[in-house]
Amino acid sequence: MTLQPFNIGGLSRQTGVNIETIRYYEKIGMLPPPARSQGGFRQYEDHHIQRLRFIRRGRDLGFSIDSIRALLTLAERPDSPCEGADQMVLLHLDEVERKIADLTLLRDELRKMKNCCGQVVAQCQIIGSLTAPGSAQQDAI
Amino acid sequence: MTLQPFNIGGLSRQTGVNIETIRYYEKIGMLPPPARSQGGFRQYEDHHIQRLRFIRRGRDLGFSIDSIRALLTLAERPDSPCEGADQMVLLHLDEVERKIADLTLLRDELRKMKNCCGQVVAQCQIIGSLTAPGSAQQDAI
DNA sequence: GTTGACTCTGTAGTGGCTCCAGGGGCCATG
DNA sequence: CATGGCCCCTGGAGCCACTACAGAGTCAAC
Repeated sequence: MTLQPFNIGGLSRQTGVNIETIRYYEKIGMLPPPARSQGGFRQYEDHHIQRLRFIRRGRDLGFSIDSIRALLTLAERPDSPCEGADQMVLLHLDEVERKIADLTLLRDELRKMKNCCGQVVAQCQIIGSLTAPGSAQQDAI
Repeated sequence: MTLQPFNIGGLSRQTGVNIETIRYYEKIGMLPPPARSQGGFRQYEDHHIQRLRFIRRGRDLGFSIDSIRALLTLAERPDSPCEGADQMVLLHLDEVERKIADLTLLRDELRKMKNCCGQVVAQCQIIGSLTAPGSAQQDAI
């Protein structure tokens, strides 16, 4: 527990979030504007750490800023039902699973492409498969 | 084989690439500027289709514009060795594999998060795990 | 009072498009 | 010849989630 308010650098160190990013989050309304020192420095308190960690964790999990905004709104009302959160996780999970499937197909194609002929471009499987998908060895562009 | 030159709309239909995207590719030097009609319309020929399909296929495989630029340069010199292309595919494959690994971890975390308590936010596992990673059921923000 | 680390604001850049406004070209029909 | 409808033109702004600057001010230690 920190008792004294701290500057943006301190918040950055405590959360691992870039200083510029913290200011950006404030600008887009994700972080409430903190009090200021006489000289105009931002003075954060513990609840800012909590909130920023929440945001950070959401980002790490791949949620969009808007989704996190919604989750934060939910989190602020402990008595509201959490179907909304459940929905968002399911939707996001779907998306991630789709992305994995896409990338897996991609990976397989790339694996087929590698082990190039080891010769010149004219016979190159890589260039060939970019020129005409599905078949190797085609004319170059 | 098309014998007559065609407008940008025709190129778009033949390649599935958005008209705006085609103009964008021209602007950034990925597509050579075509001839123009008297009225100023772009007049494309078959080699434009080939090149655009190459670009499109590269993008579908997840290559960056810059990588595709390099691959195009390679493809234009059929006698050059294709190590460069091989290298690029291997690098990209690495990246894709890393991305899959990351997303798989993510997926597992999201799977743990779902099947929410079905109650209110205060007891919600989702909100809890965003608040304090690793453990469920924490105070909200 | 001077140093040096920290912070401030505002703006621009990243990638790879996508969209829009406001205008002009082209062709078929009346 | 005029009209309508579709296509195309340019230039610029907007998207996401930051990140990187420039140029100035603040603060604490020595």
